[in-house]
Amino acid sequence: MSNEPTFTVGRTEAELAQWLKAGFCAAFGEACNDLLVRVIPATDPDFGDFQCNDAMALKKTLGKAPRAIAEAALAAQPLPDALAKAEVAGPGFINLTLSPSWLARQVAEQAALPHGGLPQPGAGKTVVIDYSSPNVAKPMHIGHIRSTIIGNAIDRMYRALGYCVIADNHLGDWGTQFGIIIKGFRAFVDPARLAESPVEELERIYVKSYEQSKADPAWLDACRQELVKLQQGDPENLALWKQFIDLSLEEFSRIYRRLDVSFDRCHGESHYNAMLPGVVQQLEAVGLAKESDGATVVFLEEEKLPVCIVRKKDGGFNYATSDLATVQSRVAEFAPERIVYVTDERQQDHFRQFFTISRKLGITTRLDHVWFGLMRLPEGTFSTRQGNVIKLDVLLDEAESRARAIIQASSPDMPEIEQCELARAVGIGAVKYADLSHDPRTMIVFTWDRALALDGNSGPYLQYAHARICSLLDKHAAQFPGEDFAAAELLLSDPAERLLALQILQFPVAVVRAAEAYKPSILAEYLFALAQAYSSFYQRLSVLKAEAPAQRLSRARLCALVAGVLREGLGLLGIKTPRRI
RNA sequence: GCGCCUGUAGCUCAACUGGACAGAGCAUCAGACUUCGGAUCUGAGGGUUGCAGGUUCAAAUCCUGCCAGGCGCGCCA
Repeated sequence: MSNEPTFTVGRTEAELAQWLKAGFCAAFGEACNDLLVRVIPATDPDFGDFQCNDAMALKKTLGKAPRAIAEAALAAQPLPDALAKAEVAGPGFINLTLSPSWLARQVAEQAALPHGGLPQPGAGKTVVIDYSSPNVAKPMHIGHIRSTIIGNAIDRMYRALGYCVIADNHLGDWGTQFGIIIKGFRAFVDPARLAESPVEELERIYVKSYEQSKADPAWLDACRQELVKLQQGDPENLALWKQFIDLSLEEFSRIYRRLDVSFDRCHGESHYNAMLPGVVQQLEAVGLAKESDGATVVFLEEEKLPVCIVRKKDGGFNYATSDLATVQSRVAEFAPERIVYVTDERQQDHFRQFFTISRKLGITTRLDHVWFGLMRLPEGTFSTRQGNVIKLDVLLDEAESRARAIIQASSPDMPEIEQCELARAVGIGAVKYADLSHDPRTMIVFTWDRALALDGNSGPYLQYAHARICSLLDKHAAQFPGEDFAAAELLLSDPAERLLALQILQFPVAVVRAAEAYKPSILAEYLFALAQAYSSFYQRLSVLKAEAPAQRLSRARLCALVAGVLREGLGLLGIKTPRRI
């Protein structure tokens, strides 16, 4: 992944950094012209609201003590309205404390902007995101959940940042496995099972035929012939193949609906099939592809990458060829600013090869591979052969029923239809959050209790905080009819109120950082911290029973702002925020 | 054998890309006024950041060497 360090800062940080930079320049002149001044949230509330560590880095270039540098930079100009305090601490940290009124104004300004104040760096840009991409004729299992959920969160974040996103589900709908399935289908299909659970039946057929092909060379040969017939456009095989795709898509879309995931297009590998010979010709024409052991390959020794086969000995093509055709097609059709691929970690070499060859073919579009760690069981990897694969719909069923049990216990009066709907929002939210709250690269060891956690750092914890605010605001409307806090002045005298305001201000920063790094976990962690700050605030301070009306209005507005950020942020993670849970 | 990745509290993970005493959740223990919703909150215990060197004002983070694990290495995607 070509992740050049980009330093994203919020509006507040940018403003403070600009002021500090002016101070450095005033104190030390041209030596600081190229200095990158970064302001980040304080690591400890005791230090202030924000901090800058860059004075210490100047020790060498200026040849002075870091503390003296920091002090001189601060002394060079008067304190701006924004700051109540600016002081030097430790070896040369600059600690900044905002003035409460200025902080309140920043929060109000951000709240007035659409989407919680997210910047729009993607305006006018297109990005193609390739994710989920299950194989046709195999049921979706928990091995597919990470690409789908992580990819979808990235998709939503980029849209929110103004990008035109093309979410493309690059289905595995072509390849050698279809010869095996077609041959197996003719021999083994059980119509009753096919009607009952089509994709499961196709997988059973595949496994059976695959095993037979290993034991019986004649069978293997027959499978190959079916594949050749399919590739040559034989009507019967084509019809079967099409049927497998339709049956699979029907089942996939049921799961996507449950997960609230949707794509702009679903062009599988087969869609690019006609381009493959041309890609190889092109590679040969520019001298990249050579013949080796009967196959056509691209050597990438300079890049220290393994050989990449673009055409097999038998004339068939590999997925490297297919991906090259796909990238050319996407570039021609969308002229995207970048293309993002979300797959598991095993494909890193493949993407390095394929990106390298793309560049040699003149593709200049930024190509990023977002990889995630494999999902495994405590006892080892999932495998169809061992029969320990957990199907995606089974997982989702379990998630919903666990949520349902708790809802039934806490809200027995709720109508059943509403209970079901809620159980889905909470159960699916728990599953998504369990995944998205981790750095994608960490390997996940699956256990039911972890995947479906409903307390602590979990999806439902965030949903609960949101629902509690909704309930509080409903009560406010009932107790103080006609009272409007939408434009109330924010009074931030209590540390808990101040912390909430600062947290709200961090929302755009969290989203931009999460999107740039392709780590929804950054956003998830931010939302959890916000919900925690809110829960503490809620515990400590009264809203409806606040001493003065002005305080009540201020706190009610603060609550509404938090709810808004939670709604917006969880929405970007694909997690629903019911008014009641 | 080569390449990529990982190693942080009993467990699951953070640490804003080199910054201040390494932070959360779970589990354990002790608490929370007449509940603005207890799926909550407050607090306590728990750490030689795999090991050994090095780089510098500063290292979980960068470099070197080990140790342990995961994944990948020419016709599967």
